[in-house]
Order: sequence, then C-alpha cells, then structure tokens
Amino acid sequence: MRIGDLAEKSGLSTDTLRYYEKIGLLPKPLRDAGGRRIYDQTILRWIDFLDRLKATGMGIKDRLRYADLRTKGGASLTERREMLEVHRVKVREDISRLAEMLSVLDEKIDLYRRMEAGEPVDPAFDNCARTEHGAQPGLKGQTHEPSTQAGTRADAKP
Amino acid sequence: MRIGDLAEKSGLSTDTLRYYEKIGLLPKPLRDAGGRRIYDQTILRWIDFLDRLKATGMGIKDRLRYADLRTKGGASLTERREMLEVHRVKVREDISRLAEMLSVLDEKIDLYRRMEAGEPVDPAFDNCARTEHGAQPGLKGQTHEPSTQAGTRADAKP
DNA sequence: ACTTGACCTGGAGTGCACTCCAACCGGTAG
DNA sequence: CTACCGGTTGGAGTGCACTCCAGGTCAAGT
Repeated sequence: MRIGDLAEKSGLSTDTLRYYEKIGLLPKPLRDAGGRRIYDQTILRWIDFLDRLKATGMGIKDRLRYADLRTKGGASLTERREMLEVHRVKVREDISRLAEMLSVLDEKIDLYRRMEAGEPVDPAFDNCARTEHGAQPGLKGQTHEPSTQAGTRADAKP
Repeated sequence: MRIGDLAEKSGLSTDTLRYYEKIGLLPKPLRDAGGRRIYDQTILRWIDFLDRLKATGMGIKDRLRYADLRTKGGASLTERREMLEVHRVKVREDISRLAEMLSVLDEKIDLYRRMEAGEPVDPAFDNCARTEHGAQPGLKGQTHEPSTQAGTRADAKP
C-alpha cells in the first residue's frame, strides 16, 4: 500500500500522514526501490485508534507519548493502560458535561419557542438580557447562578 | 464591577475578556470617568453561556454569530433557536461518539490488564502490532479488515 | 508629592494541528 | 520519447484561541 491508498483508506490526507510520521505518531514505514513509503494494513488499526483518541479530545502530546510507549512494545503495557485509564476518566467527565449542556440547550430552545409564541416569559431567565441599550441600574431579581465561585475553567494548561 | 473582578468571577483572564470584546463576543461595556470598563452582573450569565457553547465544541465563528444575533434582540429569536437546535444535534452526536469510544477504551484496558497478567491473548486484537521491527513476511492469520482489494503492486525491495 | 496597582491600547508571540507549495524524481501509458 | 501521475523533501502559511508585553494613564492610599 502506498501513501495515496492509505490516505484514501484512513481518511487522512497524504500531507497529514507524512506530518504524523514526522512528529512520530506513525512509525517510519519501509520504502520501495524508488524511495516511496509502503504500508501494510496493520497501520490502519493504529491510525483508527489514534483517530479515536483524538476524537475524544486527547491532544497531540499525549498521543505522541502513547505512540512512543507503543514502540517500546510489551514493556510499556502498564504505562499505556494507565494512560488509557486516565483518559477514560476524562471522557466520562466530558460525557456528563455534554449531557448537562444538552439539558441547558433543551431548556433554552424551549424558552425561545415560548417567547416566539408570544408567551409572557421572565426575561431574567434568558442570558441574553441586553446589557448595552437596556441597562436598568436597579435589578433586584438576581435569579439563580448560586454564587458562581469562579473555579469554572481555571486549570488545564500547564 | 471592573474587569479584574469580572475576570475573577468568570474564570477568564482580563486579556481574554478584552479579546472577546475585541472580536465581538462580549458587548462593549460602559466606561467610568477614567476610561475603565464597568460591567454589571448580567454579563456573567452571558459569559457562562458562551463558555458552555465553547465547552460543547462550538467554534468561535458560531459563537460570534450567536453573539451578533443576540445584540439584535427579540427579532433574532428564531434564528438563535435554530442555531441552538443545530448545535443540539451536534452535541448529541458527540455524546454517542464519546460513549462508543468509552467502550473501546474499556475493552482495551481490559485487554492490557489480561496481557499484564500473562494471559495468552491474540495480539491481533491489539492495534499495537509492531510494524517496524517485527515484520515477518509470511503472516497468514490476517484477522479482520475485510480484504480491501489490494491495489498494492508492491515490488518489495531486495 | 509620590508610589502603587489596576487599568488602558496596539501589536507581537505562542501552540496546536494541520495544509499548501515549489522543485524535484521515478515509473508507466500512449 | 514524452507526458503525466503520484510520490519525495523542506519549509512556509493558515486559522483558532488565546497570551504576553511595552509603554502609558488614572485614582487612591501613605
């Protein structure tokens, strides 16, 4: 299999495949007499898994680390498992975060639908209270948001 | 509330707040006599919602579009609802994709655990078949990956 | 009066993850 | 023989989403 075939089968572009090889995500393939890369089908399983890791939000650095461990063979099994377990926790968190957002969306869509229907709705339930040309200074009904103690997304980047 | 307070309460940096304002995600706030931005609490609900849109994978362009609609007030209700409905579909898809990956992870972790325990495991189930330093030419147990009509006229180098 | 610290602006720099490009080479079809 | 296709390289460019910085202003505290 040459790089074009692999691109077609994997859904990545030839550029991306070469890029992945350059940074170390993909192992250096054999070359034919003309210096062209030749791949065998097993690489597809690896690319597929990489793709899944990416699709679940694993950054390139961690994918790189995993790829690196992989080249070390069986000796790195435990480390790889630990990485996957850490990642699994992250994926689970992502799922529940998304599920929560889903219900916020549902609520909001519902609210909008009712507003479109002309139903009287407390505008305080909409985050979209116009701040600029409607700024009345004495708002008293603060609605919910339980004291938002700021720790929203203050981590992540080392 | 000045920008520092808002930063603390929202979890965004002052730089990010100014950046969001610059690109149009946040409305231009009033200024005090000294030219400093002053915010009222309602902005927090908006930032929170923006954050959720971001956390669920909505890119800056769409957030920008939504923010823009928001400034148009009630006239844009329907468009906003439609955006949210489109986004909701995307979020649902993301959730099921993640859920699927979760089971792949579970399987893989389980596989590794069994391998660590020395249990004999068909290495074909691992994507991590070493391609480079283990390339034996006569492999016959191809496992799955359905045949993939070999366009591979690979004249294997001598 | 002076210092401190929070704020202002415009613009440059960063990191990720590609994506594109020019210039070249090798094998096959017409 | 030559056109062309698909491959090669190194390096430049893109888009997103910030993040940092220099150099300045302003208001309040000691």
